[in-house]
Amino acid sequence: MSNISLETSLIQALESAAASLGGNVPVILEPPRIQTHGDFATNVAMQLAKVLHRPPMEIAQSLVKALEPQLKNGLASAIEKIEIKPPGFINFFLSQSLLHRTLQEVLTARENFGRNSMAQKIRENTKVQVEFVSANPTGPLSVAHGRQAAVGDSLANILNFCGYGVTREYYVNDEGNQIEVLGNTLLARYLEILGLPFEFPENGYKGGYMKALAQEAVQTEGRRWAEGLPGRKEWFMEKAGGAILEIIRKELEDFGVSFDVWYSQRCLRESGTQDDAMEFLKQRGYLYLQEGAWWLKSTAFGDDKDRVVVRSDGRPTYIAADIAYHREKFRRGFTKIVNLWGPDHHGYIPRMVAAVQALGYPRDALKIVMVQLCTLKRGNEIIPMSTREGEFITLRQVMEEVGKDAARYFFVMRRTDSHLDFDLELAKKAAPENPVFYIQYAHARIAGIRAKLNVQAMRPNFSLLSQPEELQMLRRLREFPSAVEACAEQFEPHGVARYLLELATDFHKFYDVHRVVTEDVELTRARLGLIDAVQIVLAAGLKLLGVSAPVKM
RNA sequence: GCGCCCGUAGCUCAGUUGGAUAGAGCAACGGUUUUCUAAACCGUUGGCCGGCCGUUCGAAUCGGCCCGGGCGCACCA
Repeated sequence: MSNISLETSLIQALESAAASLGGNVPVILEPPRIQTHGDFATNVAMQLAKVLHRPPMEIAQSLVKALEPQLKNGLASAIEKIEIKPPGFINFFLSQSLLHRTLQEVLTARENFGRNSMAQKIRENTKVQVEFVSANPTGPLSVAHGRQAAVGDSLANILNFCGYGVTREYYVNDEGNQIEVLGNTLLARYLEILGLPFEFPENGYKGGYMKALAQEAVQTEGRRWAEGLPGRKEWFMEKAGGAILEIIRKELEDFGVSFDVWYSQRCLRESGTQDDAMEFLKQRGYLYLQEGAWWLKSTAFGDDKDRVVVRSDGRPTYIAADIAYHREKFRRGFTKIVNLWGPDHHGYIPRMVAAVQALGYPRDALKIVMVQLCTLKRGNEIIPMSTREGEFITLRQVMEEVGKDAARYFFVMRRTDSHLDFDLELAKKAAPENPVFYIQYAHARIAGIRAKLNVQAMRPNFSLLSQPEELQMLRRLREFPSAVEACAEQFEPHGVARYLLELATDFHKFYDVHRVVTEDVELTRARLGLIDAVQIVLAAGLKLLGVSAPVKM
């Protein structure tokens, strides 16, 4: 019996018990804060008190009585005892035998423990697209992009684990002002190296990487572009954009993030889909002409004001491309679209949500996840995000300093929509206050014990596991599927990071008071099975976050 | 001015479809090792959940009004 069906059947049992008393209220079952209050608790009795006009404690008694016959079938072996506590809570305690069965489930399913087969069937036809990073190819990735990359990739992993068909996409902004300035910057640097007169563009990119690229151009092209040959400007735009995109791609790859699709804005426009989309919106009546410009009637869907889509001079605004792009996403078969945006775009959300609805898709088909910025620190010292010269701390620098694993974990360990303090010193530390280290160390410790032995945990007797520390780990293992599921539902990976920290804590505490390998062969086998399961789940969780699970540290 | 996000221990944060005594980690102080990794564990101290009012059996959680911090309000991308 999987834990999800246990909870479901318990809820059903409670609902029918409630109905037999004459009240129809939704039953909520949740883990109480305090362990002495059991593994699940429900407040139905209090809810029913309103309807039935009877004291909640009395109702709770009746409910438990009505539950008894149902507990006989199947649930009986899962529930150890039921307690009623004032002002009317009903607390359920899981039996040890259920926990022991959970352990067996983990060992059978191994890295697939927590993948819900029922949900899998329903969801495999739900194509989800997660679009993230999508940084303009004008320079190396910043720390902010790094967080988006870590969050997006982990989220995609989690959704995939929960049964969705997931596509990772990067929207390449390969045209427009910025690319033009970028090309001109490269040209200027190129001419500079050749010792020719040059004009550094206003708002040009001052980073050292442009000089490196120019050097490269000098090597491959020689003085070919010294004169203003036709196509020079285009060549430099192409060269700069392409080279930087490649830098970004490589950087993400080293960060453990790879995209299924790199979608080019230029291709989108050239294919004519942008014009199609505009035409489509006109037909639907959500585009109107005023003062020479075309406006999207976004106020029809809750936006503050309508938005210009095509300027009076005929040039489309940025949102025109975005509308077309999102329409293409839906036409490509995605039924759920997830976009990760930085906080600088948050004012843009209402109009995009409006645009999706104007296109005829449901409001909740588009989910925009705000990824807040982070502050880099060394201990208490804040590191400035950029210097006057336009240099900023890059993702690559952070990765090189603290390593991929620590960076990936730190970026997702807080709620995505809240500001993150990233302490580089802490991330490097091999000490328990560093959460990545602490979790990986638990994994390595287990691997260490297992490596020393050849004992196969053949048909162990798990009922020997009854110490509080053992039961605690078993309870935690059982929570894994619902912890991941909650993250998928909320589009929020930090729950996995927290879960792993808790599981690691449970293990370290166990390790400190009990020995796995003892003279008692039966107990040794049972405990080996237990730590095997913990290792499996730690590895599975770390994998979701893109963090490695070392066997030795 | 309008809109969005945030305010929980000294610090960094969980907890917010309303539930029981508000939880971790760090920092501070004090302990634990002839035993599978002490790179670990245990204990103590620490709170008017920004404030006030309301909704109700019950509010960190929901609503209103303040205070404080961040951000967004283009025929830019």
